[in-house]
Amino acid sequence: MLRAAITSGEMRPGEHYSAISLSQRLGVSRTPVREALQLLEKEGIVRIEKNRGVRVIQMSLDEIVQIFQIRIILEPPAAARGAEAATDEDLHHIQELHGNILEAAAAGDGPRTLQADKEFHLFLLGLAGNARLTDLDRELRNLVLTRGLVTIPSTRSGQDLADDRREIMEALVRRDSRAVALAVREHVTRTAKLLITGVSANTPGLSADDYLIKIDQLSKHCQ
Amino acid sequence: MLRAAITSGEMRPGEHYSAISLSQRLGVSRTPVREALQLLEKEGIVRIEKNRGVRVIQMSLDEIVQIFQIRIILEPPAAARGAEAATDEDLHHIQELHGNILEAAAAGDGPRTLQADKEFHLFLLGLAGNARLTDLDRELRNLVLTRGLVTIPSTRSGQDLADDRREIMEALVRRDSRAVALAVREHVTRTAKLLITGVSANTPGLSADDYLIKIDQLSKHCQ
DNA sequence: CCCACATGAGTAGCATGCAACCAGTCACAA
DNA sequence: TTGTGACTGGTTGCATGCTACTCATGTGGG
Repeated sequence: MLRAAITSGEMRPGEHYSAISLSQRLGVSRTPVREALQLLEKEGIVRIEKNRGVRVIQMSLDEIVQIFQIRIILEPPAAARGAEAATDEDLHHIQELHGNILEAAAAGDGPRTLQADKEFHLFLLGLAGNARLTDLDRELRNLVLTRGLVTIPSTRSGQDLADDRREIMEALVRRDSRAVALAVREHVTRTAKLLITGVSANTPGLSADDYLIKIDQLSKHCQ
Repeated sequence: MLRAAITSGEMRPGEHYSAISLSQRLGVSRTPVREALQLLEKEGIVRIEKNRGVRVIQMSLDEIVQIFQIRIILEPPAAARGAEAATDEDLHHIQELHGNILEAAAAGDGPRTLQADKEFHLFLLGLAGNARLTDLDRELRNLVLTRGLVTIPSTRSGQDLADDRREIMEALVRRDSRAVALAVREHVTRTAKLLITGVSANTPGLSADDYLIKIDQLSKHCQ
C-alpha cells in the first residue's frame, strides 16, 4: 500500500508529491491513490494542499509529545484492566510474546524488536476487551513510527526498557493490576523521553527540556 | 455534507444504501460520495460491503461502552490540565459557554443544548494544549451522536448533568485541577450510564446491568 | 530598475465510462 | 421434490476526460 511507501522512508517528509506521479509510480490510476491519500490525511500522516500536491507531514516534537501524552493516559488503565481479565492462557501467551522481544533484542534486530514490542503491548491492551481503544493505540504507535525517527535505542536505554517490561510481566503474573498500571506508565513515559531527547539531539538549536516537561504535565493528573 | 445526512437521522441504521442513489440524492457524482463514505468508514460510522452497498452501522451497546470507557479515561486529566493552563480570559469565555448551555436548556431546545455542551467540553479540553486529544474526543462524541440515540434527557437527569457542570465550573474558577478532574469524570460517567439505561430500555430483552458494570471496570484503574 | 499584470504549466476535484464481482432468482434436470 | 446451474440486476472499484483553481514565471509599462 501507499502507507508502506511513506513508512519505509521512500517518501521523505516535507517533500511535495502529486497524485499523478504517485499513481504512475504505483502503476494504478489517480483515483485510488487520491482516496488512499485522503485516508492518510485523516490519520494525520499527510497533508493535502489544494491544487498544490501532497506533503508528507514532518512530525514536530510537539505532535510527538501530544501522541505520547495520550498514550500515557490510555495505556496504564487499559493494561491494568487487561491484567484483571487475563486468563492463564493469556498470561502464557504474553510470556511468549515477551520472550520474542528478548530474543529479537538479543539478536540485535532493531525492527523486529520494535515489532515484537508492539505485539506485546497491543495484546496486553486487547485483554481489556475494548477493541476501539486497542485500535486507537495501534494508530498512535504507527504515527510515531511513520517518521523515520525510530531512534535505535542505545544498549543502555534498551536495557532500561527491557527492565520495564520485566516489571510489567512480574506484576502481570502476580495479578497486581495497580503495579501493572504503574509499570506500563513508567515504560511509556521512558519511551517518550528517550524519543524526545533523541530527536532534539539530532535537531540543533532545539532544547528537549520544554518538551520533556510537557510529558508529565498531563499524566500527573491521572492519579 | 454526508455526515449530516446520517447524523440527522435521514439515513436509518442497519439500512442498505448505494453510492449511486446517494449521489443522485445529493446532486453530485459517485466519486465524492464514495470518498466521503470511505472516511466515514474509517470513523466507524458506516460499513462498506463489497459490491453490496453501504450500511449505517447500528451501534451496539458494547461499542457505546467502549467509547465512553475511552472518554472517561481521557477527559478528566485533560480537563485538569486545562484548568491549570487556563488564562482569566479563558475562564471568562468558558463561563459564557456555560451560560449558553443553561440558556438552551431553559428554552427546552434539546439539540442546541447538546451542541452547547459539546462546545463547553471541547473548549475546556482544548486548554490542555493537545490538539490531537481534542480532535479525538470530538470524534468520539460524534460517534455516539451519530446514532439517533440522542435520548432526550429527562428533566430529572438533565438537572443532574447541569449540577455536574456547575461543579466543574466552580472547581475551574477555584483553579482546583483535582476537583475538575473528579467532576468531569463524574459528569461523563453519568452521561454514559444515562445513555446505556436509555438504550437498553428501548431494546427489549437487554439488561443494562452488564454494561453499566463495564463502565467502571476500566476507569477505576485511573486512580 | 521595479512593479503590476497577464499567461502558462501543473494540480486537485468531479463526472462518467467500464469491468469485475456478488447475491438472489429462475429454470431445468435428476 | 430437490439440487444444481446459469442468468440477471445491481453494486463497488478503477480508469480517464474535463473544469476550475493556484502558483510561478515572464513581459510590458511606469
